Amino acid sequence: MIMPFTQKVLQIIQGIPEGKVLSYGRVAALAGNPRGARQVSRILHSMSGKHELPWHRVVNSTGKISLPRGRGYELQRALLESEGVLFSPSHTIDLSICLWQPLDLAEKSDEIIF
DNA sequence: CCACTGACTACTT
DNA sequence: CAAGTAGCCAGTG
Repeated sequence: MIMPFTQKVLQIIQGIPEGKVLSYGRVAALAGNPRGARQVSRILHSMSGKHELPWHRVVNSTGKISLPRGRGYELQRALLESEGVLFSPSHTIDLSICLWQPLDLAEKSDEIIF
């Protein structure tokens, strides 16, 4: 069975939960190609419309939206904010809070941290 | 197969 | 922090 980089990227992006984001580089790394950040962006370009991709949950590594104003920036920001993602005064997302980590608390849940 | 492109990233000025 | 540079690699024609 073939699993092109592209397909894997799509799977990963579809797995991002609400209120969380991933950087292009992160997605690429999870897809098995730490250097494939640019491919991720290209994929989003061609597939975001045909697949139901939460493309808005993908930002660049600095926590900023890569899209230029008037070309999707405002839309992406609006979608993220509607999911509870907070933006800093400088149009950046606080990745230390919103960056999705597949490990997350899933494995630690056997002990309550409270 | 080759050349070009891109919603990137890390590093250096 | 902004701007420039180099590396990166899959899709497209």
